[in-house]
Order: sequence, then C-alpha cells, then structure tokens
Amino acid sequence: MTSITTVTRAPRLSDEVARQLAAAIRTGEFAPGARLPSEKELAERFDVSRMVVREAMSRLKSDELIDTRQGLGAFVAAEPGRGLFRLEPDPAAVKDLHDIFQLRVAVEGAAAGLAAVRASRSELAMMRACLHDMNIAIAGKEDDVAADNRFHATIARASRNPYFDRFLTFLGANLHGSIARARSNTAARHPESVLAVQAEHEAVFAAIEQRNAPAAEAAMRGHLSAAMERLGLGPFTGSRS
Amino acid sequence: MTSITTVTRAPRLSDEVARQLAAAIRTGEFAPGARLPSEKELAERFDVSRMVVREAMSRLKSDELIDTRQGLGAFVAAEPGRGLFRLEPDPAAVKDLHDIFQLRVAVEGAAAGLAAVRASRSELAMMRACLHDMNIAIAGKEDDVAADNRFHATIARASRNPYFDRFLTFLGANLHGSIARARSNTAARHPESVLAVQAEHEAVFAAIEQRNAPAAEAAMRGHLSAAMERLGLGPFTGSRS
DNA sequence: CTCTCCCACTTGTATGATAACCGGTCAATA
DNA sequence: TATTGACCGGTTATCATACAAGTGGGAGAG
Repeated sequence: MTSITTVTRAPRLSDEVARQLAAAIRTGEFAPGARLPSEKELAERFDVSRMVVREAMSRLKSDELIDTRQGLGAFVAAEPGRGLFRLEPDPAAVKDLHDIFQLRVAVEGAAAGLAAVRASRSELAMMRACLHDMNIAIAGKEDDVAADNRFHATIARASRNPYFDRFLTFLGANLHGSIARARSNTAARHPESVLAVQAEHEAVFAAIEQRNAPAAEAAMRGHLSAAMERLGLGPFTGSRS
Repeated sequence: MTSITTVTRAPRLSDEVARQLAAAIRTGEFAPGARLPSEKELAERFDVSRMVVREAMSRLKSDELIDTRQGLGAFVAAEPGRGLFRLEPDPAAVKDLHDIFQLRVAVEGAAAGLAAVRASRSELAMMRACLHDMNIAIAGKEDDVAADNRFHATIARASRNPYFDRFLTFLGANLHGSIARARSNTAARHPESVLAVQAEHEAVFAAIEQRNAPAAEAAMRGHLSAAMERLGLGPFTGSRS
C-alpha cells in the first residue's frame, strides 16, 4: 500500500438530492415561482424515501431557494438565493483567492477610511497596543499573527458599520485556511518582509490617528495589495489614489 | 372590524427548533467542536418527533453550523457560520439600510475602478447603450429603472472579478425591496434630480472610457453617495478622493 | 496485560399513518 | 341566478416505528 489516502465516505443521500435540486433551480430548469413536483413524486424519481426529499427541501428552504406552503406544494423563490451570500472557492485555484482577496482590499480599505472618521479613543488605544505587541514579537524574531488579526479586526469594528465588520470577518475566515496553505508552499517569510509589514501597519494607524480618511484608505489598500503580492496572488490592478 | 390584518400562520416546528439551536450555537452555549445532544434526546427535550429535529439539523448543516457523523453524533463546526454571509436587515430600520448601502458604495466604487482598467469594447458599448436608453426615457419624462440597473450590472461584470459581480447582485437584491418602500415614503423623485443622476452616470462612464481608475471610483462613489442622500439615508461620511 | 468480539448508542434511511391545509366541485338554499 | 357550505383529492407537516450502518468502549478469552 504505497498511495494510501482518506477513504471517500459515502455521501448522504439528502446531500445529493439537495445538490441536484439546487442545481436545477439555479440553471433555471425550475423557473422562479414555478411549483416543484410533490415530495412523493420526487421521492419516486430519485428512488429515495420521502424523508430524504424532505431533508433536502429543508436545506433549500434554509437557503431561500424554495418556499413551501402546507397543502399547496413547494415553489421556487421569486429571487432564488437572495439574502444569502456564499463563497466556495477552489482552494487550489489561485484566481479565486486573488479575486476574493481583491474584494477584501476594497472593503477593508473603505473600513479604514471610516475608522479614521469614527474610531473612538479606546479603539485607537487598542490598535496601538496591537502594534506594540507586534513590535515586541519582531524584536524577538517572532511573528505575532494573533496581534495582526486583532489589529485588522479592531479597524473593522471602528468603522462602526456592523456589516463591514461582519463581512470582513466572513472573508477572513474563508481566506485564512487557503492562505495558510499557500504560504507553506512558498518559502517562509523573508525576515525583512516582517519589517515592511510593520511599516505598513504603522502607516495605516498614523493616518487613522490623524483622522485622515483618504490616507487611511490608501494606506490600507497599499498594505493589503503588498500582502497579496507577498502571498503570490498577483497585484491588485485596481485604482490606487 | 376596523384593524384587520393577515393572520399569523402557525410557524413550522422545524423552523423553531432550528432557530433555537442556531441561537444556542451562536451564543456559545454549544462551543465549537462540542458534541450536541443526540437526536433522540433533543426530540424529547423539545417534545417533537425525531424527524423535526433531523430537519432542523439538516438546515444547520446547510449553514455549516454543525457537522454530523453517522454513529458518532453532531458536532458544532470549528468555525460556525464560515462560508456563509447572510444579511437580514430590519426593513424599517434606516440605520441598517444606511450601513448596507455604505458597503455597496465601497464595493461598487472599487468595481468601477477595476472596470476602468478591464472593461472590454463590448462592455463599454453596452454601458453607452444604457445611457442612451436612459436619455430617451428622460426626454419622454419617464424613468428607465431597468436601464439604470443594467448600467450598474454591466460595470460590475466589467470588473472581471466574479465575486464583485455576485456580491453586488446580492446586495442589490437585498436593497431593492427596502429602497422601493423607502422611496414611496418620500415624495416622488424631483424632476430635476433625474438630470443630476444622469450627469453622474455620464461622469462614471467617461472616467471608465478614459481608463482612469481613480476617477471612475471617485465618480461612482459620488453617484452612490448622492443616491443615498436622495433616498434619505444620510451621507456616506467616508473617505472621498 | 493484550487482543478480539460483541453490544449499546448514534445517525441514516425506509415505511406507514394521521393531521392540517388548499383549491376546486357541486349540490343545497335563499 | 348567486351565494353558501360541505365534501374530495392532493399536498405538506408531523408522528411513530423499524431497520441498516457506523462508532467506540467494555466484557471476556487468551
């Protein structure tokens, strides 16, 4: 046994049914407003029990793809997928990571601009503390990723717009795993790049502290664009003030 | 009977169970990685059948809040809610609409910047056609909302970043309904504001056509910020180049 | 003590039954 | 004729039970 790998666990039937129904809806096979076949009929067509169909439908309801009414049937939602944003990037596809990161650059840049206008005294202090922690780590030839994340999270919160905060948290969660993998491929961080990163952080903070929104946005974009290139995801290729 | 209203339809049990479980997970009552009580136990605790619990669990699985393994049980996901972004604004809360619109300003501004760099000839032609249609409508004292939407959609597509495109479509779908309601509250659009809107559109297009990314971003932000104020959602209060 | 087998527990799936609900038919009635 | 109201077939919502399949631990053999 030379090439052992994780076994492919038998997929749950309801997953498969949900997948197929969702695909049929998204491709327009079932148009918005149209009525789906009854559970009984779907169960026969897929050759599964009605239970399985119901569980699949339950998921589609949760995703707001369909809408069921007792006694009437199940109907494709007027706007399938409204109210729900999902991103399932191919972790191997650099293009996907690049595109998602680009979205983050745009949003977090704007968040920094808002933070420059709105950050409270205590939030500024928190940012300063993060910079301090990172400096200490650098002096000890280490890399305080936690403080880095805290710094960015504080700025997002300081935007005083919960949707910026939530969306950046969301994007971050999706990028973290993929980035960690991408980073392990490239060589370890150059020791001098740590200093560059810290300089960028200082620039962002300085602009926020001075309440200079355009400068804060530009600095954050510069920082994240540089981060993209350091990760081998290519340049931002967007507008730069 | 002076104040008749629609009756409150009895909520589905699985909805309620899913809601309570999701709340328990999000508040940390069930920590990430922790094992949930068995379906049987939950069924007894909620005093419902096991099916209802299973349907609720199915939805939580779909939202990536939990993860079940046959024979083992159900476990809270390591990062509950990762891979899923939902916004359920209170349509009556102006603050929510303001915040979401602000996010749109940031993202669509960046999309315009990217479009200035990347838009193809045919996409430029499409934008021009939309402007033309809107001008015709204005001449006839009408308001071509469809062309307006097409114009914005084309720019999003021209960013050549599918995530910008998808996210803006998502935000648009969520804002449309609320905006329509908000607009009906205020008086109908001033006739002169239509001209202002068109001037803003022309400015955005001109910058894109000239491949001037910063100008395109600034113009789009200006346009959308003005739109926010026209809708009575307050100013953008962010960075402005 | 170690190894193996078995069993309790859990989720996944199937089946059948009942209740609630909906739209339409159609006869009874004013 | 027009309105009402009971009824019917079909559909979803819920329940109950049973069995299959996967997991982990513990009893018992060696």
